[in-house]
Amino acid sequence: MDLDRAAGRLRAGGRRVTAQRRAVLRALTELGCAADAEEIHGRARRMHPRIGLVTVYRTLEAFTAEGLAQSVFLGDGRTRYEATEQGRHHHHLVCLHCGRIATTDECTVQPLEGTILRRGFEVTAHRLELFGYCARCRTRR
Amino acid sequence: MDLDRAAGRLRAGGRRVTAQRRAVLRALTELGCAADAEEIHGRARRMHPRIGLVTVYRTLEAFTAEGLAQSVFLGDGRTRYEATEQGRHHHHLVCLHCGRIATTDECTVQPLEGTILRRGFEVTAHRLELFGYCARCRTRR
DNA sequence: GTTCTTGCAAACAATTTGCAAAACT
DNA sequence: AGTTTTGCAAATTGTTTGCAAGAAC
Repeated sequence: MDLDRAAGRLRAGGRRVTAQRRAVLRALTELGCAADAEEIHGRARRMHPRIGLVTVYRTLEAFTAEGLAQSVFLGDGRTRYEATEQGRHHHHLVCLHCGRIATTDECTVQPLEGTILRRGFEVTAHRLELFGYCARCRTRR
Repeated sequence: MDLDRAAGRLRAGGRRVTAQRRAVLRALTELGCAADAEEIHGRARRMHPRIGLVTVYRTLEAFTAEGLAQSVFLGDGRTRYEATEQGRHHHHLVCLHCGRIATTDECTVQPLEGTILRRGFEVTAHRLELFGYCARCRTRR
């Protein structure tokens, strides 16, 4: 997500572009996928040391509302976030042993959305998470 | 989930069968899908008025560990639970307007699990949630 | 100048933990 | 009898809110 596009989206939503928001945006892209608020806060602080955790939460809320970020739930009791990649879309593979998170670009959900639409429900988004054991953990036990 | 099978599973895991656990199990099956701890507590209290919310939490943890229940995350900040139906498997359709939750038995994820396995990751479970607008909310606005 | 945003402290909500009493096997 | 489970109160954790000062437009 480049800064100009993000700034434009924020302004279009009547929101302002601040140093803190730039820091959170950069933190999000640097952290890659499924980072939690604490991690984002830590990373954003490198660029803007005085940023508070509360601001990170509020910024993530604004980003989500403007489509710049999206949330992910992996069942560990915290909300995770990642920058929205325009046109792209990925899912998470969570290793139940080491906790590492991998991703996959493949998605076989679309045909399902079709059959659901035929029942009257219009799908606008979906979330898919896969759980299991990564190559490393699978061989070492 | 019938009581005998559940009781067997609990005992097999070195756990005991108590009136509270029976109440939670029944609450889970009566509530259907994606009920939160508070709802389960309320329903379980009909059968066992003295049961505490804490016991519900601990019971849900035990049930999840023994495969009798499973958790669902719909992004509203609370963990939801449902009884595991042996051999069956369903996904959730969440209406973004009215919040109602529907389900679908169809699942197109399996082929994806195959290609992921070829990369070394062994998938043992997955979660899929679909978001959008239900028939009712779609027509009325 | 006006309105949105930030930071801090405090409030909240969901969930977890410590411990003695009660219940299952 | 021995070990697990329960209920209560209190503690934790992740997240949100109130408000005055600061920054963007």
